[in-house]
Amino acid sequence: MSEASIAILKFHNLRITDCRVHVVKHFLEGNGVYSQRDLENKYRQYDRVTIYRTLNNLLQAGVLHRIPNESGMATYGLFDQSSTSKHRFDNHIHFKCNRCGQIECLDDREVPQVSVPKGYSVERVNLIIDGTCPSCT
Amino acid sequence: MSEASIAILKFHNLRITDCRVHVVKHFLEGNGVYSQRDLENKYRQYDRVTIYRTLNNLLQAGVLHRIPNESGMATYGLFDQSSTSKHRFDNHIHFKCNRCGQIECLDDREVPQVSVPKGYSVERVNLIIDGTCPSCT
DNA sequence: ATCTAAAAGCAACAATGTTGCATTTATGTA
DNA sequence: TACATAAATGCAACATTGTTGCTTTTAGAT
Repeated sequence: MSEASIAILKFHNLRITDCRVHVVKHFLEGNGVYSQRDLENKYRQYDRVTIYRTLNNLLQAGVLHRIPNESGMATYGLFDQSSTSKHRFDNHIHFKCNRCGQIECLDDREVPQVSVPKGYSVERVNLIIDGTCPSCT
Repeated sequence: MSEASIAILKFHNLRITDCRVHVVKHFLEGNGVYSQRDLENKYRQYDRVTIYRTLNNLLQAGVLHRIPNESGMATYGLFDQSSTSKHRFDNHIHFKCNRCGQIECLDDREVPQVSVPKGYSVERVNLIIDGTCPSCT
């Protein structure tokens, strides 16, 4: 799994450091969405600023994207690395379970066509679905 | 405009206080979406904790809803007061202009039907559209 | 006009976001 | 392999936001 992390980092011309490998690995291993806090708790060996900057770097490099959420805490998810579609950068569907709080990327789903009022142009569409996930049903 | 604010507060069995009237009025007058900071800046006569609690109260009463966003700062919008549909509580479309940063509620738009994988149940759908608004085109 | 529960204001603290700077480290090159 | 250097880390520090407790003030019922 470290192999994959390293490959991703190299692909994006990012230096291979412990923190980055761990963070990318964490996203690769779970299909989920994580906040800075999640990573701080998991990897206490790194300073929170380092994790903060690591997330920002990965964000800027296009490895991660930020998930819109209501809680007022930034959360991050991995871009679907397998997809080569241009649209992988544009459209996202996230599912948030109201019981366990877990957020998942539903990357295989197509974002439905959306109509907007005249004069508006659409660049990106984010869909956040609330409900109950299979494990909590 | 204060009339409308007061009517809304009464309808929700909330006491009529200066701060609440001002905050609701602010949301009524703009079609937009505001953060706590926006309101603090506008209404410096109120303590930020008062505004914080006012927003929470309005949220709980169902006057406002929180808008999912990527920035990591809670933002609020007014529920469409005219709609009586059950779905007004469930589905939202927001448009964020990448140039001016303004967020608008597109309450008149229907949220498209979304399909989720087997085992997931949908309670609410939030759609966040990024792009360019008419004034910035 | 009075009473009381609710709201506001204030202080305080936790969590998060963010920057500067000194130290350490990854990586290209000799 | 060793070296040089730009980049990343760790630490301190500070700003902003989220949150709670407590005292004072006030809206609204009587």
